[in-house]
Amino acid sequence: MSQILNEKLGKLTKDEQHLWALRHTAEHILHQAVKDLYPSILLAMGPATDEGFYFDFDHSPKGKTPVKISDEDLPRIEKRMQEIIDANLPMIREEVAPDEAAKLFAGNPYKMEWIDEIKKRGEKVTIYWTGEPHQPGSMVDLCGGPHVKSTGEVRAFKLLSVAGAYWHGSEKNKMLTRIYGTCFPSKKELDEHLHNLEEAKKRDHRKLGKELGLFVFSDLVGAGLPLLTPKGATIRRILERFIVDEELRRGYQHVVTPPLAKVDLYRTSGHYPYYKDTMYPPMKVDDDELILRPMTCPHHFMLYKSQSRSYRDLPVRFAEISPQFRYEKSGELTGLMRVRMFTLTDAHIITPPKKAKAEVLAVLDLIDYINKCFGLVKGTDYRYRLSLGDRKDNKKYYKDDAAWDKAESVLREVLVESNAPFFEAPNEAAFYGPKIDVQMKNVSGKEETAFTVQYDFVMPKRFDLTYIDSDGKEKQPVVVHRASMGALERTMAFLIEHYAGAFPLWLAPIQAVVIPIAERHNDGAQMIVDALKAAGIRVESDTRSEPMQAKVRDHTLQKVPYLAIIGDREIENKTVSVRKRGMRELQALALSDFIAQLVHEIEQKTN
RNA sequence: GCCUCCAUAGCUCAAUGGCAGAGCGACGGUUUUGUAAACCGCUGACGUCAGUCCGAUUCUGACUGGGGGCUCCA
Repeated sequence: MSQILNEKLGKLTKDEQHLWALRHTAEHILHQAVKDLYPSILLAMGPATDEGFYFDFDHSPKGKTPVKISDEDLPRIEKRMQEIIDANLPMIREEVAPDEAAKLFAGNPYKMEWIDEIKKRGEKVTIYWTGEPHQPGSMVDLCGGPHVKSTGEVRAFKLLSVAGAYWHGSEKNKMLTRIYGTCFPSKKELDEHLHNLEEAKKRDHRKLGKELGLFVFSDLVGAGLPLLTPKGATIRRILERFIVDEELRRGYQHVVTPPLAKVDLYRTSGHYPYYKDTMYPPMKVDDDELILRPMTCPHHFMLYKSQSRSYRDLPVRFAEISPQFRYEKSGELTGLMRVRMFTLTDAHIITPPKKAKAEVLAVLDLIDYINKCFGLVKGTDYRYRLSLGDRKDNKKYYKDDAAWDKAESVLREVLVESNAPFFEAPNEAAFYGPKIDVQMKNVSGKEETAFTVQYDFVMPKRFDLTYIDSDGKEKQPVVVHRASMGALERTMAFLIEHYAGAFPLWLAPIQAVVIPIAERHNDGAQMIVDALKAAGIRVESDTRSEPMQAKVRDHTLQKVPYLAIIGDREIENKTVSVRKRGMRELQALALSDFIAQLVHEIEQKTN
C-alpha cells in the first residue's frame, strides 16, 4: 500500500506534492475537530484524494452512545477546524515500535488492526502528531504523510458532505460515517473548484432530461424504469438506426430474440447462480418457469445451434437491440445511467479461436468510430480498462487457468497493438472470461463502463457450440460478447451530459423550428416545413400567438439547432432568415440552400 | 440493500400546529408582432398510510420516490 503511494508521489510535480500534503493535513485537522466535538467517536481511516480528502469515523463504538453527524453539523466542524488552523499547530512525524503505537491507540480496533499488520511485516509504525508530541491536547494518528509543516498552512478548505461507507469497503463490515471535504492552496482555487462543481450540476442528464423534456419517471411505474418522451424516443431511435446500419455494414447479422425465456436456459448457461440476486424472480406458467432475461447470450447461442456450422460460415456475428432486465438495488439507480430495464446494443461473435484477436480488433475499431461520431476523444473522454480475473477466486470465476492466461494475453495484445490508452483492473472480469471495458466519466466525475468487449471460453463448452473445421473435424469456437454502443439508456445519459443537451444536428430530436412572425405568415411557414420534412429534416412550426421574440427564446432554451424566421421580407425575397444555435449573426438563405446545408451537416455528423 | 438528507401546483420556489402563496406553464380572451419573455382573465398542490394532538402540510413512525455516498454494475 505505502509502496504504491510512494510510487505515485514520486511521479508528482512539486506543486502536486504540496497539494497532496495540504489535503493530508486538512484531513488530520478534520478528525481532530470531530474528536473535539464528539469525544466518543473513533477514528477509522481516511486518505487525501485527487479531489480533496475524506475521513471515516465510527460514530457508534461498542459501549458508547451513538452520535449522529449530518450535513447540518458541517459548519460547526468547519468552525472548529478553522480554530485548529488558526492555532498553527506543528505536524510532527515520529517512528515508533508497534507495541508503543499499540499503547497510543488502545481501544481503537481500526488502528489496532493496522498496527498488527505492520507488526507482522516487522516494520516500524509512522505516526503524525498535530501539536507537540506526547503532550496533553495533542492529536496523534497513524499516517505515513506527507504533511505540510503546520496546520496554519491550510488556507482554503471546505467540507462537502456526510456519507456512509463500509469499513474496508465491504458490505459485510460495519458502516462508518464518512465526511468528504476539499482543500486548495488558495481561496481562489477553492472557489473555482466549487464553481466547477456547480457548473457540472447544470449538465447533469437528470436535470437536462427534465428541462428538455426527454424522459420522465413515474412512482406508479416504478424506480429505475424511465419513460421516454417523443423527443427522448427520437434520440433513442436515431442511435438505434445508426448502430444497426453501421453493424450491418461491418458484417453483423441483426436478429430478434424474446426478452424472456425458461429459467433452464440460464441454468445451462451457468448465469443463474452468478446472477440470481439481480434477476427478477421466475414466473410460473403452466409447468414452466419463465424469467425476464438479464442477458442475451444464451438466446443467440440457441440460434447458432439451430443448424450445423461450417468453418466457412465463421465468424458468425449475431447482433440485437436487446432489452434486458436486472433487479438493481434501489440505492444503485441513477437517472438513465443505471436502470432496471435497459437496452443493450448487444452482439455475440462466434469464431474459431485463431480469428478471435482479429474480431476483437475490429470491435475496437467500431467503438472508436462510434465515439468519433459522438465527438468523444480517446484518452480524454474515454479510456480502456483491461478487466482481469482472479485465478484464486473459483467462486467468482470459472476455473481454467490456462484459458484465462490465453484470453487475457489476447486482449492485452489487442490493446497494445491498437495503441489504445488502457489500464489493467484485477478482479473486474466476467465469470466466463476477461473484458475490455470502455470507461467514461459522468458529469460528477464518476467513471462508468460505457461499452464492453468480452472474451468467453466458457459458454461454448456449456452449450456445446461447435463448427466443422476444414479437416472435417468438430471443433469448439470462442465467443466474443460485445456492446458496441453499450446500453442505449446509459449512452443517452452520457451523450446528454457530453453535449450539455445541445445535441449535434444529426442527434437533435427537433432539428429546426420555423417561426412565422405574424399569423399571415403561417402558410409560408408551413410550406417551409413541408419542404424540410420532404428532405427528412425533423422540423416543426411554431404558430402560437406569441411575439417572435418569445418564440426565439423558447426554442433557444430548448437548444434547437436551427430557427428559421418567416416574415414579409422572406416571403417577398423567397428566402428564410436562419438563426443557428449559439450564433448571433443571422443568415438569409434560399430555401434550397438552407436544406442543402442541413442535409450536409447531418451527413457529416458535425456540430 | 446500507448510511444520510429531501418530498408543497405540470415546472421553479415561498409560508404555516388553526381555512397554503408567487412566477412560469396550461386554459379563455385581446394583440399579429423583425431575432432571448406582449396584455387581461382563469385553472391548479401539501407523495401514501398510520400515530401524537381539540386540531397535522407542519411533530413521530412506516411505505413510495428522489439527491449525496457505500456496495454493486451495461
